[in-house]
Amino acid sequence: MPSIDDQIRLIERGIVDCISRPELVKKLEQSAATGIPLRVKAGFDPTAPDLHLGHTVLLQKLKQFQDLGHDVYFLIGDFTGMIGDPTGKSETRKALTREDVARNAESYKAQVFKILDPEKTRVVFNSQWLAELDSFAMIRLASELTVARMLEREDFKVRFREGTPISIHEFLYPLIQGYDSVALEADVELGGTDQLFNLLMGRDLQRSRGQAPQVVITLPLLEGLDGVNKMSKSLGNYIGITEHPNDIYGKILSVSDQLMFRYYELLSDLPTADVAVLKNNMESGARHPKEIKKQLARELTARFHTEEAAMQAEHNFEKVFQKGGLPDDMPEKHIAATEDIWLAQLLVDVELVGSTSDGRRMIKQNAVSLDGEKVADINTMVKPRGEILLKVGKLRYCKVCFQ
RNA sequence: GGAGGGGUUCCCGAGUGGCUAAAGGGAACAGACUGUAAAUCUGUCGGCAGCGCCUUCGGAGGUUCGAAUCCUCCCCCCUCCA
Repeated sequence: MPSIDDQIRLIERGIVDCISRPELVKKLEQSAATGIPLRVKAGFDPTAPDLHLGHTVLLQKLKQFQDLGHDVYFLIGDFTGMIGDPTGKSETRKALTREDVARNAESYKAQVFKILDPEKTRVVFNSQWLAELDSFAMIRLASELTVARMLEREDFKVRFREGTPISIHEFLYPLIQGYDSVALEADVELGGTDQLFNLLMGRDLQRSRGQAPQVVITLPLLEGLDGVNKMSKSLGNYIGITEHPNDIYGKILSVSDQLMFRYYELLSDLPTADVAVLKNNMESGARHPKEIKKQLARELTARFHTEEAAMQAEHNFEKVFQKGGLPDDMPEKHIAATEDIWLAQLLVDVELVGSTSDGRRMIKQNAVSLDGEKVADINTMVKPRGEILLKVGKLRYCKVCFQ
């Protein structure tokens, strides 16, 4: 077991807030002395468990706690999911059935255990205790804080000022999340920086119920592929951890040089000092940025797949984009046809474009190639025979098999 | 309960009877340049076998040769007063 100092150093790497450090030290010391692991909590949304790299920033941190011998409570907010986290957007979620929740939980486990240690992870659902909270208890909980306090939260403040709607039930979200910490008697809670308010709520409620307040640790939100917005599925700027190696690898290579180092900082296992060396090498021109990016792409692709898969992805990448060839494994589409097909229509049929108008546009823009030959004529007809190769732009391609 | 403001194409946002598939910006996509980087330039950006036709401006009706624009009712959001 590393010294308390070393533990702190590990825990503090890459984080934004730690509230508070002295409390964390004390808890770590206590745990070391008693042999009782800390209870580390992090909450997750019960909907669409499609984890992407953004989530892994948090998961990696949880893993570090596990490696230090502590217990992680992976909380699935099946109850809070019905409320809908007001952070950021104001969309109400549709209620999930028990079956949905169970299915999503399984899917979570399958993905999360690519990073976390299943032995040291306890998957819990907050409906376990929240469903038993009756109306009186809920109202009493609500009486523990004021509207003014709620409006301290940045996004509520902004929405209130700008006149964007805020539903009453959204106020309950932080309360309930805080109550989760009470129910779990959490020692530490982790979350994104946007969760700070919610996380602190747990401390307030724990204190008012005679528990030692949890230590709150926030982690930065990872920027998505656009380098600006936070990585999210709805913005389409994400890299999913279950994606094909080629896609993970390719997406990382398409990231800007600036963003690359952000990813190094937050995602890579490379020691901070080594990352600094890479950065120096790039700035001095000693190494080409693309080579450094490839190294990152290999590391992350291998993390969610295997070393071999990462190498294969790199090979494909080089073949396709650096040599202008085609990957070894191309997506195939089977099309049943007996008569000649208008190319624009065929592009729609194999889902390379959204409409024939779009297809027509692409042809006009010299973006479409058929068996490697650029197509110039909008009215090109394709004979349904054997297999042909279609490509739209640089990224969209597929093998069409006629039957 | 009273008074007022507002809902436009992916997003923001012009447009108050025909010249409007709807300015401008952003995003996105394609092409050039490259390192599938950034920046830049160019083009595209509702649908349709396309120089024309169809559908779109919260919803439903109506006026008109013609409506995103005018009228009626309805739905939703916001602000102020109580």
